[in-house]
Amino acid sequence: MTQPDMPTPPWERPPRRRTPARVPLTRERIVDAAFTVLDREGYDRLSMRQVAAELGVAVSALYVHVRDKDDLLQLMYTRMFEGYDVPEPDPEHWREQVKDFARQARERMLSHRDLPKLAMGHVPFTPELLPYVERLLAVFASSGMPRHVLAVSGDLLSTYINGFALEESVWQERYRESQGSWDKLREEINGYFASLPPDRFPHLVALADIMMEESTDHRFELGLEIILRGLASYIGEPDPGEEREEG
Amino acid sequence: MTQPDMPTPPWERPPRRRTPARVPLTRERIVDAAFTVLDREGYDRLSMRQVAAELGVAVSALYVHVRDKDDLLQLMYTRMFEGYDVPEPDPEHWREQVKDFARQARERMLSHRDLPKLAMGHVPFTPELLPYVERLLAVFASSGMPRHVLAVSGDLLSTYINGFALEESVWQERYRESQGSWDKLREEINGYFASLPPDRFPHLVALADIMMEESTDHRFELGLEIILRGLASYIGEPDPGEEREEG
DNA sequence: CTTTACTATGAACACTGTTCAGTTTTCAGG
DNA sequence: CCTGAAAACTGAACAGTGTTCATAGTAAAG
Repeated sequence: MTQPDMPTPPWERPPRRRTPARVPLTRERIVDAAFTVLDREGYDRLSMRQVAAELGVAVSALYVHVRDKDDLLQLMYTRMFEGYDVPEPDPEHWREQVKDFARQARERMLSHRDLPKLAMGHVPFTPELLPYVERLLAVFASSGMPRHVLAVSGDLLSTYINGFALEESVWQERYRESQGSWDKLREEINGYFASLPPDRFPHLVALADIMMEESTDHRFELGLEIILRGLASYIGEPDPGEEREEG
Repeated sequence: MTQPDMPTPPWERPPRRRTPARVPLTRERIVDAAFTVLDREGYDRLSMRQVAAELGVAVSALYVHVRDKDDLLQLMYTRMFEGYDVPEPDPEHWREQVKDFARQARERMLSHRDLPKLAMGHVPFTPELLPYVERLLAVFASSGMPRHVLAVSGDLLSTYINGFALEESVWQERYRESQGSWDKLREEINGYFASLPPDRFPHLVALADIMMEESTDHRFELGLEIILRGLASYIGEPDPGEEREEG
């Protein structure tokens, strides 16, 4: 009678496999494949069948590991945050820290195709994501801003990053469709704005060149700075959510 | 011989119709029906077939008036802007004017189900929409802010409004699914945050009550004010996009 | 070797957007 | 009133979607 709880001795090799022990399907592998499909096909054409095909597997096999397509999208959303680097709060440099975080986030958003579309409508309140939110809040809090301002700061920032990245990815998609060069497309749009009747659209005409600048980095940085200035302006002021409690 | 160009005399009744001259399908009517379906079914279940059914018409009939589903969505997006009230620029009150515009926009975003989802990824650069953008820019410009700040202000504002409204509508959708009461859902989420280990999530725990306040109006107004303060801080400063041009 | 638990399959269902050969309706000209 | 042509609308079809389920296959346990 064999003793079931005995450890396997090291010289006893495991039973041979004829085929090289086909790699089992896991959530991780499914998410990997989903990202591959996303990059190749775009968000609108990301389908369970494409993911299954990418893995060389039947569609229904995915549903053993994943409840829904929504579930898969949620996993992708979570994956997108992995390994985020949120620094230890330092009251002296909170603004630079927030900016670094924002730059990092934008970079991630552009690291795969259509990521902002995927992120839209998801809230980072799953257990895996809360630590990141907490850390970011800690950085904001180290500035000494009032509680109610702190409570909106995270939202304000993530809203900005998502919105900005979404716009960027929309342009990228347009560019993909147009199959021309970046410069040509920009030239076209620039020309369109410039060709508007200046008496009816003076500001649009005057700002066309800035809005379609070669690099969007300036604009991102400027928007970031504007938000930070707004937030910083509350430091030292009474909390705007509790003004009625003072006599 | 009848004279074709003569006006029809008032006593001459138009030729009788057996059926009450069935109302012809128009783009307008299709968009109307689409909004009805949107409100009833939500964005994800808004389909051409549902719209056709709402009109009592075959699906293919829609394609006579509308190129694509995308085309229809674009029409809905445009409709959403109709009758917007952007005031005449008044340098004395530009901040209040911007706020009024933002409040109006948020109200619209919540006037139909899932509107923010629809708005995401569309850019208000169609000929019908440009006048509104121009007017909003005019209001911003009347403040005297530098050109480069002006160029991002519109984006910054619309990004904020869209993002905020999207979050609100996501909550509304969650609420719809949960089929409970608002207060119960809020209580649950509040409880969830409050139940987190305070040593690992001090800020989240401390801010839970504010983040889940009864009214989201405060938060919207506060975020708005933060952005406006940031923008206003540039008035009188040199243009941040042209700092290198000075000696 | 047999049993058991789990994983993967293929077919099916009810949808989706879109097209297209025909039919119907509308309306102007004779 | 009739005719003809243009426009509007229909029904069926195609390729694709998310999801489910009885069945077949595989791996480990007894």
